[in-house]
Parts: sequence; C-alpha cells; structure tokens
Amino acid sequence: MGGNAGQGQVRMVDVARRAGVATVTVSRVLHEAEKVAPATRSRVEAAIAELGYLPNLVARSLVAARTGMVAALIPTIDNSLHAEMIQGMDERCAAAGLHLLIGCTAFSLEVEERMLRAFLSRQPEAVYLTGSNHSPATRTMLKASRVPVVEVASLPETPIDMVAGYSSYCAAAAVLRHLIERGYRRIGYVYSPIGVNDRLAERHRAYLETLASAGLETPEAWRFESELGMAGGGLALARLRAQAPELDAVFCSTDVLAVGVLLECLRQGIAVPGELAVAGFDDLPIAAEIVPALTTVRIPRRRMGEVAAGLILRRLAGEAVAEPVVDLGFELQVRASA
Amino acid sequence: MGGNAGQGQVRMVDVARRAGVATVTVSRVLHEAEKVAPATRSRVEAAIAELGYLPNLVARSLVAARTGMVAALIPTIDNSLHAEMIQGMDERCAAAGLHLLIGCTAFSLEVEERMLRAFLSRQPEAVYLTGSNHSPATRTMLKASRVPVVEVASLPETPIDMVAGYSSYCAAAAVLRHLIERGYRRIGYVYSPIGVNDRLAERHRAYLETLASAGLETPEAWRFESELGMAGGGLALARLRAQAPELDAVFCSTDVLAVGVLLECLRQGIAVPGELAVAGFDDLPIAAEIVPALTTVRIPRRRMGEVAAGLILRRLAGEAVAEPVVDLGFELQVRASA
DNA sequence: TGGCTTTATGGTAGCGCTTCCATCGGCGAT
DNA sequence: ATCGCCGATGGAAGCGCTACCATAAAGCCA
Repeated sequence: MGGNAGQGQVRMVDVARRAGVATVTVSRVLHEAEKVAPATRSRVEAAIAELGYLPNLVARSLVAARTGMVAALIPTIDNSLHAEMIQGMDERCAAAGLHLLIGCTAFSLEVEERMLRAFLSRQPEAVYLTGSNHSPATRTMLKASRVPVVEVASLPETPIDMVAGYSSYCAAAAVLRHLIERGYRRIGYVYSPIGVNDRLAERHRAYLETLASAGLETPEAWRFESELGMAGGGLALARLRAQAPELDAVFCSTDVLAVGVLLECLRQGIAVPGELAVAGFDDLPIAAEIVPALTTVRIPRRRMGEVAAGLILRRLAGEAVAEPVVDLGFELQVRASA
Repeated sequence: MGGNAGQGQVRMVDVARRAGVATVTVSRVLHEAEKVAPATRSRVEAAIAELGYLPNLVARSLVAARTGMVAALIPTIDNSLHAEMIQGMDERCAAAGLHLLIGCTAFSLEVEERMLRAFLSRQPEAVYLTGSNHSPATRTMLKASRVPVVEVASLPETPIDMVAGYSSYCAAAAVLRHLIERGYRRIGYVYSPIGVNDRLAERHRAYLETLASAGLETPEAWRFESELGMAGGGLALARLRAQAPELDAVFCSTDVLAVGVLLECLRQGIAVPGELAVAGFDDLPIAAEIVPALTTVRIPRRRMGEVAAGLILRRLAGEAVAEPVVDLGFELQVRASA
C-alpha cells in the first residue's frame, strides 16, 4: 500500500462531474478565473472545496512543460553560510511560486554530478550551484539542458551561465592588508581542508600572495590545516604557538576557526590582540559578540541567495539579463581582535 | 524562451529510433535491464550516451504514481537545529533515491498550511513536519492525502501519523533539576518569543512547574523574553541583573541565548558560576568550547532526521511500522557553567 | 433584422512515459 | 514432426492535466 494517494485521489473530472461542467472549465477556474461566468465559477469552487480537490501538479507540469521547481545543490545544509544563502533564495522563489529541490553534494564533485543528473530528470526550471568548481560532465549536462544556471558564492573565470558571488581572494586580501597596516609582520594562517572548495583555495592563495607582495614571509611552519570546527581552531592555535611562537597575528579561513582560536587564547590567557592578533572570515553572528570582538570580513550570504533568485526569475520571465555576473562584494569588519 | 528545455529535449523515442528499437525497450533497459538481450541493451545504452538522454521523471511520475519526492516543512533553513535534522533526513533519503522538497514556514501556521497545500499538489510520497502545532486544515489535508507523515522534534499528544522527537518538557526539567541539586534557589529564565513553537512552550511550562514542585519561586521579574540571538541573551542578562539582582542562576531556552548571557558575563566581569550559574538547551557545538563551558542538554538533532527518514522509508516499503512514535530522548551535559 | 464580434463553454489531442497484452521465433519435451 | 512454452520485443492505451480549436449563445451596430 505504501506510497501516496493513488486510487482515492480526487481528480479534475470528479470536480467537473460534481459541478456539472467539463474538465476544461475546472482548469480555467484554476488558471484564468476571469474567463468563467461567476455562477459557473462559484459552482466549481464549491465542488473543489467539497471534494477537497488538489490539482495534480505532476500532470500539469507534464503538459505545461513547466514544473515550478528550482534545483539547488549545496555542500551541506547544516552549514550556516549555505543555509543562509538558500534561505534568501527560497524566500524570493517561494514568493514567485517556485519550490526548491535541495540536494547535498558533501563537497564531492562526483556526488554533485550524480545529483545533478537526477535533479535534471525532474525538469527543474533553473539550477543553483555552489561555487565554481564543477566536473566537465556537470558542465556538459547543464549546457545541454539549456536550463538557467546560477553559480553562487564565487566569481568564476568561466561561468556556466549566471553568477551571484564575491571574491574570496579580494576579501581575504583585504583582511590581510588590514593586519599589515596595523603593523603585524609575522602572520600565521589557520585553515580547514580545501578539497574541492574553490573559495578556500582562493583564500589560501590570497594569504601567500598578499604577504609576499608586502615583502613578508610565509614559511610553512606558520600555517596549520585543521578540521573545520571550533575545536579545530583551538588545536591549531596550540600547535602554531608551539611550532611558531614568533607569530604576532593569525588569519583564519573562517570565523568558526577564528572563534576556536579566540576561545583557546582565553583559556590559555593569551592577550588578544596584545600578544596575538586574530582575524577571521565570514562575519558570523558570534564574531561581533565574542570577547574580544573578532575582526573579520562580512560576505553577503543572504543577499547572494536573493540575487541568485532574482537572476533566475528575470530569466524565467523571458527578460534578457544584461549583467549575468553579479559581484556582491564584501565588507571588512574591524573590531577589537586585530 | 524562458523555462526549461522544451523543444530541444531528447526524448525516449529519439533514443529508441537511434537504437532501432521500440520505446518500450528503452524503458526496459532503464528499469529491468535483465529482461533485455545483451546485444540490444548495449545498443540502447550507446544511444542513451550518444544523445545524452535523461529520462523525464515528470512523465514517469505521472504514470507510475510515484514521484520519489518527500516534502519537508521547517520554520527556517538558517537555523542550525533544523538544518541538522534535515541533513540527517536528506542523507538517508538520498541514499534511497528520494529527493527533498523543502519549504520554510517562517514560524507561521498559516504559511505552513499554504505551503503544504502547494506541496501536496506535487504528489510527494511523504511529508516531514516540524513540531506538533498545526492548523486544523493542515491536519485535514494530510489525513485526506493518505500520505505518510512524520512530525519531528516534539512528542505530540495526538500525532498525525508518525513521530521522531524528544520531550522538551522533560529535557528542560532535567536541566532545572540539575540546577536545583547544585543548590541554586533563585533561578531566572531567559527565553525567546514562543509564538507557535510548541517546544518553547513546553520549556516554559517546565520552568514554572519544575521550580514550583521543588518549592521554589518563579516571580515574573525573574523571567525575561528576548529576541533570539546572542545579542538578545546579552541584553536579557543586563535587564535581569537590574530587575532581579538576587538571582543565583539563569536557565536559557536555547544555547544561543545562553552563550549571549555567558559573553555578557565575561564583558561585565560576572563570575560564572560563582556569582551566577548559567544553563542552556540544545548543546550547540559552541557550548563545549565557550569559557566557561556551558551546562546544557543535548538533543538528538541529526538522529531525529535519520529516524524520520527511516520511518518514512519503512512505510514506503510497505512495512507496517509497529512503533510509529519514537522518543529519541536527550542527554544532560554538565559542564563548568552550572 | 442580418451579419458581425464577443463571451462562455466543451471536445479532442497529446505531453513522455510505463503498463498490459500480443506477437514471434526458437527450443526442449513428447 | 508437433506441441507448448519461454525469452525477447513491440503496439497501444492511458496517467491527469492543459492547449488549441470549435461551437453555441448573447450582444452590438447600421
């Protein structure tokens, strides 16, 4: 028996029969009510209410070739950054009657490809992708499907279609330049495993290049790769203090690590920023609250989702999108920690 | 033009033509490959690959009366608790080939009802609902649709169908009893607006009843309702210290507020737990890291999602679910703050 | 009042796929 | 040699709905 309604389902014919009209009239009441005589319309509406009729969108989608669904692929849902982007996206989409089909790629291009194949089979009207790192097959499928695509969070060199992002490189460089301006010269780097995450790769590059171009050193002993999570930040700090006690500042690839570093400093009684300055990336809500407040860079997470939705909606409305690549920028947040 | 593929779409007939077989044979290669002769099968598979054919799941769903989709309604995605539950749910569902259609109700029963109506039109095979507070119309629709339903996070008195939850009342009571055992007698309460959130309502009740049954007071001046967020917790602490300086402990309806309280204590130099004990609810990752570490109660967020998926999958497999209401319990986490 | 448009409704085809039943060789059993 | 059966394939119907075109009734102008 498992599965949905099936046999018991009320169909449009049932409503039509009850109201004494043809099915096409019921369909019209649903979509172009103004073209139906008031008396007929209310009879149909009554029948709909009495039978508790819900139109079958699967059937409608098949004939109308419009599903009203948008496929979104994100690394994981339980990551506040992506959750907020999707939240912004969903609010705009829901308002336009578009529903989100969400899938998690677990930071794997292969999983992304497999999920995309499955999702495209569902005939979404647009696809939301995270970042700019995608497998060739993913790109091919997307091109072939001719569905509008938005890549969110990066600024790809070769965008698939549309983009709502920011430059991780520039944002990280801005934080690092701030540290340099403040006089810090021995700046360490704490980061989580990069994997296929192009944003983390960019931040890494920004760390190396920005310091190099300022004539500063970046020996390997000043870097530490740690599991993502506050505990990871704490561990990283302990290790860095051991292997590179000369550091006067630490840049973290994300606030989660930075908060871990800050809390470890609190535990060990290391004065921030006196003894060691700390800077993060993302501007999570806790950044402004923690003691000392964290210097970081705010990225427009919610806004990226909203803009992504806007781009899709405009495209679906048939409008040409003049600027398919939108750079939402970032904002340096200078606080007490650096 | 806007919208998905349409005209250019490769259909099953195209594959059939190319492979020199009937469409039904292509369908068989896709679903019951063993019934097709090896030679034919590889010819069809070649045609599929050459044309980049993706089956149209909308059409398949219509005839098979199985969409392979599960509708999930949560308050917001950008809430780590719900995100983790959904993450657990999604992992299990994805493994079984079920895709999640996610909608945000923004803590409104009316929005929930509207979204459910829209989602049910898409013929989901199951519905995931948050909490146990739903409008009568929501319940009616669900019953009429005969779709398996799981309510997650609460233990409803009158479940719609299946449940994967825990008791907010018991969990909050456990934290409060711990505070009482530790000798605290003047226990305040910081909470976020309850609205339609039955879990928050239960915690509130637990606060009043647990203290009362221990013979302790709960004057109104010992409670403070604050916006959700760390800043809200900080504000609440400041207010409570002003209006009720006699408090020796504070219980917070969620760790987010508790962390706000803790950080405000740090800022104001209030000794925790010496001067004031603090306890939270949820056991967010930061609870174990913050200084002092937060005493709280861990709820099985990810597990609830997994169990919810398990219940749905068993039901869809046609198995009778003997225990449709699963209580996942909770774990008191005693740490330094109380 | 006739010929015209306008408004309200219905009939029918078909979206892309799967399900059911029919067909057709070929093979072993009698 | 004949029958029956099975494995492999195809034809056709139809899932529930909407798009398109047809039709009938009602209004409008000269």
